Amino acid sequence: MVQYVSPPLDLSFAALSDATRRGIIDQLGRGDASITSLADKFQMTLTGMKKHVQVLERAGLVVTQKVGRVRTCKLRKRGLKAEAEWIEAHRKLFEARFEALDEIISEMKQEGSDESAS
Amino acid sequence: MVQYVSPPLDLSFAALSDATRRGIIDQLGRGDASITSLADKFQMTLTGMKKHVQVLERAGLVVTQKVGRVRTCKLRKRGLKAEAEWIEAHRKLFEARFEALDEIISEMKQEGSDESAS
DNA sequence: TACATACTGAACCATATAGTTCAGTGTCTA
DNA sequence: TAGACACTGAACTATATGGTTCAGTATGTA
Repeated sequence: MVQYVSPPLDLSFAALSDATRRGIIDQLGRGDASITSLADKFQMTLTGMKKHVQVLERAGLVVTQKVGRVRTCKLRKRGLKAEAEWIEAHRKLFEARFEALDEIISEMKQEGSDESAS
Repeated sequence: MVQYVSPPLDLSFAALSDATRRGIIDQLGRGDASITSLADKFQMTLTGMKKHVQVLERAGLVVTQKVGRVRTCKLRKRGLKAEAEWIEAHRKLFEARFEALDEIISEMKQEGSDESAS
């Protein structure tokens, strides 16, 4: 039996880095949708929307199925699982590496005169 | 007082979409590091590494500070917080939209003859 | 059968990304 | 002070991305 392997995090994080695609996910959370209805909702050409959906599909976040002339898009189960796991595992590191005074000082500098520039 | 506003998710998800940058985060989780040491570790030119660090910095995941001739990079507190929140909020949707039979069928089709192609 | 609908694919464009090399600048250290 | 070290910036390359238009193909409907 073929086991579906989660696409690399590269693809899913890249998919999530676009606000339109995050919006598509929101939308699909409210119900499955065709390419056309998504294109209308996001004021984009069909072709443009199809590309976004393909990106989400390759990233393993969305599945589509064509019935007749309509391709219906829906969220894929286990979508975001690997991503959530990576992030949760690493958030601990972020918190752990924190040293209060240092951080406050370096952030103040960053916000102010931007000492981080050369 | 200046409030640091979390950079848009676009920037942080894009930053996380590169395996080298996720590796840098892993590395910084083990301890702060200079650009040179990271460049060595990832077998990359200094200039190349500097660019990756800049991407992480603009995404609000890393802070850097230059002391003398050495720029030290460290994980930024609250890094990944907004990202984790977005993902957790949406995972619920993914699970909720799941309908067992449909999903199994469409995934089997996807894995097999790839019905999703035109 | 004829027309409309829903998608598909090729081609193009502008911009961004991931990397490089090379030529600096500024900071230690002997 | 001379040389090494750590970075910085400009410029260049190849490829990817986000969008478009235009010309199809396949399907549903009057």
